[in-house]
Amino acid sequence: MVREDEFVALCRSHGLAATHQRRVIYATVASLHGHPSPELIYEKVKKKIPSISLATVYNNVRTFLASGMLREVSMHHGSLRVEPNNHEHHHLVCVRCRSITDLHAKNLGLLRLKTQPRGFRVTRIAVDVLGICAACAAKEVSK
Amino acid sequence: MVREDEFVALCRSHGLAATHQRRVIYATVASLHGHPSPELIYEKVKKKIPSISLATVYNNVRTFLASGMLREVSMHHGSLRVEPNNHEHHHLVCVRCRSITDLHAKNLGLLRLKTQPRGFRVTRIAVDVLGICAACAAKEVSK
DNA sequence: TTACATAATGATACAAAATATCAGATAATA
DNA sequence: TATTATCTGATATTTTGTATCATTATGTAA
Ligand SMILES: [Mn+2]
Ligand SMILES: [Mn+2]
Ligand SMILES: [Zn+2]
Ligand SMILES: [Zn+2]
Repeated sequence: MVREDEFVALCRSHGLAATHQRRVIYATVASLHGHPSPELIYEKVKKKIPSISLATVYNNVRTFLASGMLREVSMHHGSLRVEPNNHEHHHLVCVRCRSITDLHAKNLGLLRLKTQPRGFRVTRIAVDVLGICAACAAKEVSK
Repeated sequence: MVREDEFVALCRSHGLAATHQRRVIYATVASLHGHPSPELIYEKVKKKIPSISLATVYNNVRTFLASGMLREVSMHHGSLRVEPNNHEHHHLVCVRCRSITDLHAKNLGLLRLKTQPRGFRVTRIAVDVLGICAACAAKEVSK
């Protein structure tokens, strides 16, 4: 479990109030293996705080993501997107607006695995170049 | 627009019936730039077939994805997933069950862009090694 | 430490995205 | 053409996520 004073300092440094719910949510995420969904986190947190609301878990997961205290696995859109481009390519993904634009494969050096992962048959390697797109950068300057 | 006989042959080779709706949906996707959502495809297709149902668009987009006639942009789960692992790492992503497991960054050769994309401030490069996980491979053999 | 302003929580309503169901229509095959 | 399997479209339902708002807790400064 995350120490109380450490958690307070961490929240302070991110401009967040250090609430009991936040401490338990944060500690729960840190204790989990894999890549949990808010619903799974909610199930785990409920064992410590039975009265907690799913909305509070969502609110705080999003607050942690926005503040940088937690990261998200994928920066893609949440909903299904179809790929009409059949050429071999990768993507530029904006971490602010989640816009996705194509990037020719030749813009990246040769990709290869040093060791083959055991029990996993590799079919393709997809690269996301993450960052801030021009539109979002412009908005940032004008603020 | 995709030629009628070509489309029929394409469907035939994927074991699908060549319906009018499918032809229009497929041609619409091919005509679009970017990475459209089923809802956007639906809006475009409705101009050609006003009576079409959103469910039909969803059904056929998923049929195309399952058959390999179309690809999906991201093989990640549709819903939000949190990353508890703060170390620099990449992911093995199963294209069947969408399970995501961590892959140490050192298993990949140095990643770098040959040319910086104009107007895009790169912050990080995320790699998904796509393929079939052991569990899904086992299911495939037993079939 | 107390008082107060600000921010967070939890209950619930709402919305978006996706899937299930099924009667009737259409396509593949013979 | 007739038969069968598949597909379509209308609609209901589920899943995932967001908005609202009264109540409660936190941070700060007197
Ligand atoms: Mn693309
Ligand atoms: Mn990970
Ligand atoms: Zn952007
Ligand atoms: Zn799998």
